[in-house]
Amino acid sequence: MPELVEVETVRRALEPVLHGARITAAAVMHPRTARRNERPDDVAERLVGRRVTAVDRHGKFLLCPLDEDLLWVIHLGMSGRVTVVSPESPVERHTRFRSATDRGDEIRLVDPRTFGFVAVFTPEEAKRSSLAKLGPDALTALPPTRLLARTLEGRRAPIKALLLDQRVLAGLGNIYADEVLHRAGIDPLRAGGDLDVADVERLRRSIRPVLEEGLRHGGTSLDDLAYLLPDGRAGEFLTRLRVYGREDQPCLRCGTPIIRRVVAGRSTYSCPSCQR
DNA sequence: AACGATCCCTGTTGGC
DNA sequence: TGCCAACAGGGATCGT
Repeated sequence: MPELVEVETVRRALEPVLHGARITAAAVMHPRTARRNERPDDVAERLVGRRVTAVDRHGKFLLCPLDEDLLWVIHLGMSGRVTVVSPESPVERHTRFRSATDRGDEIRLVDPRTFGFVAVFTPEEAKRSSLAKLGPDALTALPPTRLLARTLEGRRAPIKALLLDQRVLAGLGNIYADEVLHRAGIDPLRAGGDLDVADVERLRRSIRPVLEEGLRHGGTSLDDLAYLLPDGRAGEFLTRLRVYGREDQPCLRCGTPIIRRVVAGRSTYSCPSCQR
């Protein structure tokens, strides 16, 4: 599934393709994909003729600043995939968006479940959008322990739910939240406000290594339907997961069977012995 | 304000 | 074998 690691992998692949390129054509192929723009027609109209000045990321959002002070936003949702192909390349099933550059590349969003979207915002629109509510990026702007502890203070929601809340920290999704909590030795169901400073410190120190290990392996491809690298390869992190999807299998640290529970409406995997 | 539940989507899976 | 309900989940929205 596309979480921070997968989006960052896509960003790194897109940067040399898009940075400095001019968009020569754009088309939204499915109305739902443009739903985040107040005027859906703006997406294609605003893109054509613009130059991409940077390829950035905040949490799970891919952010491409354009000239004319516009911001091109791509979110992969849960089944979105960005492909870089030649314009003659056959259009894959579930292609929701296409754009061409003056360098002869075509950038497409293939997204069967249409949870992803493409938007082009003015600065004012960006400020009104959910982008403005995102917390600090979990990889590039991880807050110091005391600040993170302050954020969690008094919160009664399970720490797993808080890690999934993009306003608390931007980028973690269901897979990496479970992996981080296992590495930190924290029970996903504990209330955020119950964590003491030592817990928060372990939590904070677990985030970067888990994300960086994911990045080294090209992210997590659960199956060939969902996330793939832009060149079509599958990410290899699936085989390195310690808890996610491993119900009843032995904990790789202590051998206790991994359990599955539902937290915040999401499958949550943990070791009942290592995580307290 | 915080929190849990529900909904949006469609390909895949598992039970009968 | 075939059918269909259940499941997966990021984020918006709604009710409490």
